[in-house]
Amino acid sequence: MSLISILTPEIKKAVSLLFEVNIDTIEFQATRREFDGDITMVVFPLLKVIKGNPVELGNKIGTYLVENVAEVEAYNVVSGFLNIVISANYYLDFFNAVKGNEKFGTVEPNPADKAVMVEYSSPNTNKPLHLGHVRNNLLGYSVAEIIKASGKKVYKTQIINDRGIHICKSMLAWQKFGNGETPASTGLKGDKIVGNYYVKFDQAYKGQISELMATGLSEDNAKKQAPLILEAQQMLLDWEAGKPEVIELWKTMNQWVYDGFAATYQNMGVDFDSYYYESNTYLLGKEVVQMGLEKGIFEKDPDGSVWIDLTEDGLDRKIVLRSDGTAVYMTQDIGTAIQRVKDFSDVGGMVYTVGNEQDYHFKVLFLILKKLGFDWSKNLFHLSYGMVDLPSGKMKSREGTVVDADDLMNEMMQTAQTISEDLGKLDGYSEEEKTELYRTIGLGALKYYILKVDPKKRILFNPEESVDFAGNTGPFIQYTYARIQSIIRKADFDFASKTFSANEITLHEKEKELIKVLASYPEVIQSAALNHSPALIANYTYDLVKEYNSFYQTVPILGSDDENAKMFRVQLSKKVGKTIASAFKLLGISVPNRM
RNA sequence: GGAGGCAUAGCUCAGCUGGAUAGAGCACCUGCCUUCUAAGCAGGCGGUCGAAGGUUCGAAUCCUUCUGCCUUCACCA
Repeated sequence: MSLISILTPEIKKAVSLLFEVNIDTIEFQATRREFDGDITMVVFPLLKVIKGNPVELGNKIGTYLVENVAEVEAYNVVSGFLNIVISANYYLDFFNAVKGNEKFGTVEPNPADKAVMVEYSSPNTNKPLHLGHVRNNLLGYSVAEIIKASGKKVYKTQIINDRGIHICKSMLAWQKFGNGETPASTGLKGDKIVGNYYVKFDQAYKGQISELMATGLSEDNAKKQAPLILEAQQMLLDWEAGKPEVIELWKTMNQWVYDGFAATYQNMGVDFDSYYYESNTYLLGKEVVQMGLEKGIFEKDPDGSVWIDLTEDGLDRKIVLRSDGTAVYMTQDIGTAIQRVKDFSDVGGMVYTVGNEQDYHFKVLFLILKKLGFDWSKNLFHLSYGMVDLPSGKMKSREGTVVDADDLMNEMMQTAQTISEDLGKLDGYSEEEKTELYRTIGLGALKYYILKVDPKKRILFNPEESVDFAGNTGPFIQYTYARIQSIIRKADFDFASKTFSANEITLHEKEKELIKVLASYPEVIQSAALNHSPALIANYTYDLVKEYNSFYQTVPILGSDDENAKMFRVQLSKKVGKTIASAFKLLGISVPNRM
């Protein structure tokens, strides 16, 4: 039982007894450090219904609470704030109740409830994953884990944009300049090879444009008439017509990309329950548009293109099918959403992890699905996140400022190795253990750096700062976890079995503060799920760890003279460690036993 | 031009139902390793919360206007 749920009915009762009025809500906040107390009731709002001065009101309520509520030990009133002191027994009871609960903070899903599908990553198949995808993947994965922990069944999925002119460009360039190169022959990851040919296409295409312009053609015309682009367009037509050698090449090169992505995902530690491919879902989208046309939701223009008029909803007129009958982005997304609910009948809502430049697209998509009459359309959420910028500005492939996901992760691990070797605390670790540790720390730094920021805010990715391992960073938190494990290893006595009450130990101020932070973990998970924000989990973990380090540095644990205090402090340390591990798991970050 | 987002310390960020003197980290300065891991702890310096009005007992938080930056308004995805 949380403090608020204990105090609320008691205070209501006090107010009704003392002042003969009933109040609906009571406002609480944490007591500021400089005052005595654990929780504070704000008295001001009562003045609206009760005449009198806030200090007197506070005193009366405080007196009542001390006399009638076991958990309340004392109180003081400062201007309009009633600071309530909670008894040590309350904290010890709470700690005893949760200390052995391995799933503390999380809620088991109710099988009767609908599941949530979380879409993230969703890359194009013509380029390797970069820093922007890293934020997307980490966010999507973490939000999925958080929603799961908050008590809902979750499916992780993605939509792979595997058709279109962009992939044809890579295919064409490979045909022309590739000399039969494969991942096996070069040792390169498949996504890198395909990405290289996409760049080669672009270079050759630019060359042709310049040549044509030198003959006096305008830039626009040169772009349209360059032989390479014409060939690429022909290839797309051949693909849609199902020409065997084009389909064959498409399958081969896409597979290279998938293999490359799979390696990156594995390294990053993210996974998916299902995959959707645009090449499969756009047809269903077209069918649905046909249905909507019959129902009068969409309208057909004289040239054959199909539109939806959303001007009455404050949006624009939006195309859902081209005049030649081919699908657009929106068509495919309509099809994909419906396909997913067909495939997973227990899905009652979806979260789309997609950058904020597509806010408008999703507004329109959700509205269309609503107008089509799908009841789950009210449970669609666009997890819209800000761009990742570099200190030099936006990432631009032309200027070579794109930060590759694989390179970035490797650099982080390298930095972790350098710092670890400098500190030299790893005697007795095998090479495998060390490598695994560098991975844990390097990725921990990267993931925490990105996830601690509110998703909707733009991130400035400063490479120097991201490899910082001191202060509010992933490694700092991992370090605290490792410290705790060191204590547990040294506690060669049975500290787990005993349960302490207030007559056996005196709670130190730091211990009480720690238990308070622990107690708020369950509501932090709920709040993070509700707000789709891993940043709340990250900030919570940081607060917990700061509090623990302060405790660690102030209070002797294994060095304590009092046996009871020693055991209790080890128990408390262990619980903090478990909670760090649990919270970090929600962020997709692992924790080391030593570092 | 229409729509949406963001603006808090030199830098990076918390501050989510309006509450006490706006909090961290980095950087800079002081202390603390013969005692449980110094990737740590304790402290100092640093803010007219973009600007101006308004609502309120009380505003970084809500409303209005303005300024600046970003995104979007394609028969691209």
